[in-house]
Amino acid sequence: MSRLQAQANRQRVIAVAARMFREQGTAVSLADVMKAAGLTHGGFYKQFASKEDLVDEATAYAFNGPATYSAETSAEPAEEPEAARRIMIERYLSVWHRDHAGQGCPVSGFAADLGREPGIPDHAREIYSHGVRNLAARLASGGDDGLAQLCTLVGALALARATRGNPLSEELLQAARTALTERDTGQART
Amino acid sequence: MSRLQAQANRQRVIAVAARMFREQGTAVSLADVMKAAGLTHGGFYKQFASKEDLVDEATAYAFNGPATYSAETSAEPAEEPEAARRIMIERYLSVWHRDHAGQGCPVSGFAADLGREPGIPDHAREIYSHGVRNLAARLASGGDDGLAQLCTLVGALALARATRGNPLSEELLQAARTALTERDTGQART
DNA sequence: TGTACATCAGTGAACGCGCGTTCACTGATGTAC
DNA sequence: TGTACATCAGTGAACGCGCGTTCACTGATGTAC
Repeated sequence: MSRLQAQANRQRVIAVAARMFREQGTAVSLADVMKAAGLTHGGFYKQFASKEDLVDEATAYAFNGPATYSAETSAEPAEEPEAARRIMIERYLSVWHRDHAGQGCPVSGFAADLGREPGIPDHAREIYSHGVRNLAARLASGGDDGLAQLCTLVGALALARATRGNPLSEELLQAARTALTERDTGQART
Repeated sequence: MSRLQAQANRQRVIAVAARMFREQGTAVSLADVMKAAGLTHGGFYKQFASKEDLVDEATAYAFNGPATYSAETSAEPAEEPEAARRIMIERYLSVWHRDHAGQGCPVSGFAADLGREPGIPDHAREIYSHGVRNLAARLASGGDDGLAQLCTLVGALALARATRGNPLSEELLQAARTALTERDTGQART
């Protein structure tokens, strides 16, 4: 229990929360988060002021921390932007991404909780809006249609997750993939 | 408290639940639902077997009951399908719809809860999938791109709701509107 | 039509449980001399 | 370098509260005669 170890524990709690909040929503109990981090829930308040505080930290971590979804996807610099965009879309609309919300895009992971008012601190809302703008900017292919493309990605993932187990789920991912990739091979650029 | 009055009360509880579940999620308490319906929460189990039962009934009501979002929107028959589709998109992406989830599209209203596993009966999941297919079919303009268009609508509404209060919210609605209406004036039909 | 009884929707209080939060306690870490 | 003390991250039990659910009771409705 050295100072360094304590700080590492704190970081682990945040990382675990960032995963569980995306998977199950911010309504997961502190006891569950602490247990998943290998601690007892009593010690929570030695590291955080409140649950809202953790939601704040976990949101920031999911958007800006290490091993962020964005960072991972933008490994390649803007050398072949069209190919990079294609890869990004394929990853976003993959079955893996549908089934691993905890390690997935925080724009999709936190959308549900932020859509309902209570319990989400303002700071988290700002981080979220910045995240939306960043992701849209990285999708924009020339024009400023990044926001609309992001809507399609987020909607497809939300619907695919909501219909998991039904063939419709995969159809939704495929339909969005087709729409977003045909869009600039056949049409926008001719 | 006649038999007819009791049945009317039951219907009112379902209607209120269908609204509150879309607004705040299925995690709203039975006490809150019953209070909003003008009853005490003790009597709930004279009408329903469990909360899951109510979720089931409320989902069915939101999708197939009277004053359904779909029904309202498809008031006009398929006489001028292109104009009808346009109106549908405008309504879907309106600020009013963003701010009135309780009276809005159940595909968007229940997506968040169905995306997270627990507490949602299988029957509700089936109703949901049918609702997605129906709405997509009504959007499809000639080809079978209805699913992709629905993804854009649902994603735009989810993101607009999650960023409410930020100018980005309106930008998202506008971007999706542009993408979905330019789509078949300038491109698909040439 | 009028009386006597059974039904049952709704009331209000209670139940066990899990939640976020608090607290007395612990023992290893880090500091003072 | 060695001892004595203060710090503080983590433990485990407890708190008040709201949840879904249960239950004894009520009184108007509907039925039987």
